[in-house]
Amino acid sequence: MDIAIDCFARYGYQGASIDRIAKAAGLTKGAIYYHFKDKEELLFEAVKNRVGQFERRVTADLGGMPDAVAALKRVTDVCLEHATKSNHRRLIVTLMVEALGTNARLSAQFRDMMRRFRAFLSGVIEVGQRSGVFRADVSAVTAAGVYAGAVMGAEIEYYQDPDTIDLGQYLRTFLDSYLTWLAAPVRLAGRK
Amino acid sequence: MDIAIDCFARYGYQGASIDRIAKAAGLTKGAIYYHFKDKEELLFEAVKNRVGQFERRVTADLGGMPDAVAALKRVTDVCLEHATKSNHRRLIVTLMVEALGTNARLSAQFRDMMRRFRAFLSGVIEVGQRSGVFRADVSAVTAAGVYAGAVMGAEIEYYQDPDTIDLGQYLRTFLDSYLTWLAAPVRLAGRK
Amino acid sequence: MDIAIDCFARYGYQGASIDRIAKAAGLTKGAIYYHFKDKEELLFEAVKNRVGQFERRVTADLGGMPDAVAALKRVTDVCLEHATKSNHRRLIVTLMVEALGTNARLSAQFRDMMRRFRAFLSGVIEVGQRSGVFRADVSAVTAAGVYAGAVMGAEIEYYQDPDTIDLGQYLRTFLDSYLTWLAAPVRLAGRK
Amino acid sequence: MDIAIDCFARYGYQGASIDRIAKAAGLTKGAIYYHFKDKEELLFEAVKNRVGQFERRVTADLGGMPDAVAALKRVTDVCLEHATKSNHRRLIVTLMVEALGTNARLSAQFRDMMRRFRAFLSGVIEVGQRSGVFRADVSAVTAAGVYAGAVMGAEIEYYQDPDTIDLGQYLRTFLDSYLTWLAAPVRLAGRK
DNA sequence: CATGAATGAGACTTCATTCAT
DNA sequence: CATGAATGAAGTCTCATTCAT
Repeated sequence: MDIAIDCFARYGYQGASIDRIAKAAGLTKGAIYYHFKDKEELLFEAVKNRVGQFERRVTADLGGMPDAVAALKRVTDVCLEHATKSNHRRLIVTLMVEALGTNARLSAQFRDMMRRFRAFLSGVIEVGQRSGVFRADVSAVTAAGVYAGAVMGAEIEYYQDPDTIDLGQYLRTFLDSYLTWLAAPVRLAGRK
Repeated sequence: MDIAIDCFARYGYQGASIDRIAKAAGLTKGAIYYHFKDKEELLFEAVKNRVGQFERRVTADLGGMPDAVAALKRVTDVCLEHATKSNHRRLIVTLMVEALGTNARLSAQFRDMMRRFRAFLSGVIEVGQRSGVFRADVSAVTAAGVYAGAVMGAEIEYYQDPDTIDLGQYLRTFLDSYLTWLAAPVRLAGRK
Repeated sequence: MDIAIDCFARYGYQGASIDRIAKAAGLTKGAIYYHFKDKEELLFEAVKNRVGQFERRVTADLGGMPDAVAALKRVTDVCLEHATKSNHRRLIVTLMVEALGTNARLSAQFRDMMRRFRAFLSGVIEVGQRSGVFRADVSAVTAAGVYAGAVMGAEIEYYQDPDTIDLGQYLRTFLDSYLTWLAAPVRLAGRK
Repeated sequence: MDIAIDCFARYGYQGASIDRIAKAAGLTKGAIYYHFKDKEELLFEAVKNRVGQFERRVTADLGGMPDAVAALKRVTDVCLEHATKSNHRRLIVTLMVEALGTNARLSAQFRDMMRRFRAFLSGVIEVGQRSGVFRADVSAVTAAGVYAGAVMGAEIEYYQDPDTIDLGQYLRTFLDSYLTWLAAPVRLAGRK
C-alpha cells in the first residue's frame, strides 16, 4: 500500500499503472486485484490513508490548544514535514489537481477534504478572534481559504523546483505575513 | 487550437485524447496530425500560447509603472481574470501539476515560467523597497515566491470548488494581507 | 521520377511513403497524385523504367554479338555497373524480394522480367554451345538460372556489406568459375 | 512463435501485422504483447531462432568432416532442405533484403550472420586447399562469398517462381560448376 | 493468496488518398 | 499543375481487468 501511494504520488493516477505498482511492490497484478476491486478502489484507499493521517496529525496535537497562533504554526509545521519528509502532501496535491476534470468522485472527496481543512482552520481563527488575539474584522472563512491556498501553492512551487525553493522559508515567511496581518490592531498588543 | 487548449485545461494532458480534441474541434485525428507532429507538440504549442499571453498581459500594462502597490494589484487582477473569465490560468496550473512526475520536458518549461514569474514579481517588490513603500527587511525573492504560490493555491481551491469559493475575495484578501505585511513600518514599531 | 526510384531503391515499397518521395522531390503529395493514379502506378512506372533500361542495356550492345563468352562478360559488366554506379539493380532486387509475399501483381512483373533475363542468357549459352565454345552436355536453361541467381546473390551481399565485399571481384570470380565449367572439354575429358 | 515466423517469412516484417500474426495464432494482439515487448523483439526472436537452427544444422554434422567436397555438398543440401521443406531460409533471405534500407539493427545482425557463413565456408575451402583437393590459386574468402551468393540468389529465384524453377537442380548444377572450377588442376591445364 | 496468461478497449500515430481552391 | 487541408483505415502499443490454475 505504501508503495502504491508512492507511485500515485510520483506519477499521478493515470501515470501509475497497476503493473508499475505491482512490480514496485514485488507482486503481480493479479495479487493486487485480489485485495482491491479496482484501480479506483486502490486509489481511494491510498487517498483515504494519507488524508486521514494528515488530518489526524493536524488535529491531534491540537486537542484543545487554546493558542490560535501556536495552532497555525503547528499546522504549518505539519504541512512542511508532510511535504518534505514524506509524500503525504504531494500525493494529495497531485491527485487533487489531476482529479479536477477527470474523476468526479475523487474530486468530490478532495473537495470535502479541503472543506474540512478550511473549516478546521476557520475554527482556529475564530478562536483567535474571540480571544482577542486576531483582528475581528476579517472573515475567518476567507482567511482560512487564503491560508490553505497559500500553503498548497508554496508546496507546488517546491515540488516543481526543489533545488531553487526552500519550502520552509516560504512557509515561515507566509505565516509571518499572515499573522502580521491577522494580529489584533493597535492599542497595546505587540505580537510575539 | 483554442479548442485543444480548452480540452487540456479541462481534462489535463493524459485525459485529453487526440480523438476527443479532434471531435470537439469537428475534425478527425488525421487533421490534427497534419498540423502538429505530436500530441506533445500540440500541448507545447498550447502552453506556449497561454503562457505567452499571460506573461504579455502581466508585463504589458506595467511598462514603467512606478507604483509597486498598484503593480501587484494589477497582477492579481490579471490572474483573477485569467482564472475565471478565460482558461489561461487553469491550463497552466493543471498541466503544471500533472507534468510534475510525468513529463520532464514540459515540467522544465513550467519551471522556467514560474522562475520568470517570480523574478518579475521580485523586481516589482524591489522597486517598492527602493522607493520606501515596502519594508526592506524581507527577501524580495522569497516574498515573490510566497505571492506566486498563494495566488496559484487560491486558484486551485477555486477550480475545485467554484460554488463555494469566491476567488476574487480570496485574492483581495490575500493581497490585503500581503500588502499590510509588506508595508513599510510607519516609524517606530520594529518587528522581530 | 528519378527521385521516386531512389526512394524505392533505398527504403523499399512500404518504406517509401508518398510524403517522403514528394518531399525529396520538392513537391507535395497532391502533385504526385496528379501524375500517377496511385502509389502502385508510381512504383510500376519506376520499375518499368529501370527494368527497361537494364534490359536495353544488356541486349543493346549485344546485337549480333557472336561470341558467347564476350556476351556473358558484357552482361556481368552491366550488372556490376548497374549495381554500383547506379541504383538500377538495387531497385530491382530489393523490390523483387519485397514483392514476394505482398504484391502479387508486382511479383508477376518481376517474375516475367527474370524469365526474360534467363531466356536471354539461355539464348546466349545456346549460341556458345552451337558454336562449340561451350560444352553441350548441360541444360542451357538451368545454367542461365544459375548465372542469374549467382549475380543477384552477390549483389545482395554487396548491398548488405559494401565495406567488406568487392562486388567486382565476386562477379569476376564467379564468371571465371562459370566459364571454366562451361568451357568445351578440350577433347578427351568427359565429366560426369 | 512458429506461426509468427511463418508470417514474417511469408509477408516480410512490414507486411506481417501484429494483428495478422495474432489472428493466425488464434490469439489477440494483447497476448503477443504480453510475451514480447515489441514487434521488433518478436522479429529478433524469430530471426535468432531460425538463424540459430540453420547455423547449428550446417555446422553440426560437419564436426570434423575432413572432406571439403563432401562438406560443401552437405551445406548445399541443408540449404535446399531449409529453403523447400521449411521456411528457415525464406525467412532469412526475405527479411535480410527488407532490412537493407529500413532497419539498421536487424541489418547488422544479418550482416554478421552472412559474415559467419562466409567465414565458415572459407574455412571449409581452405581445408580443401591444404589437403590438395582444391586449387590453391584462388582466394578462399572470395570463393566463399561467391558460393553464399549463388545459393541465396538461386533461392530467391525459386521463391519467386517455384513452378518454373527446380531449386534442387539449380543448386546441384551450381555445385557441380563450382567444384569443377575449384578442383585441383590435374597437372597440366592452368586457366588464367 | 498468488501467478501467468489472456482479453479488449482505447490510445497515439502513419499514410494512401481525395478534393476544393 | 500544384497546394494545403482533411479523411479514414490500419498499425503499434498500453493498460485495466479477468480467470484458470
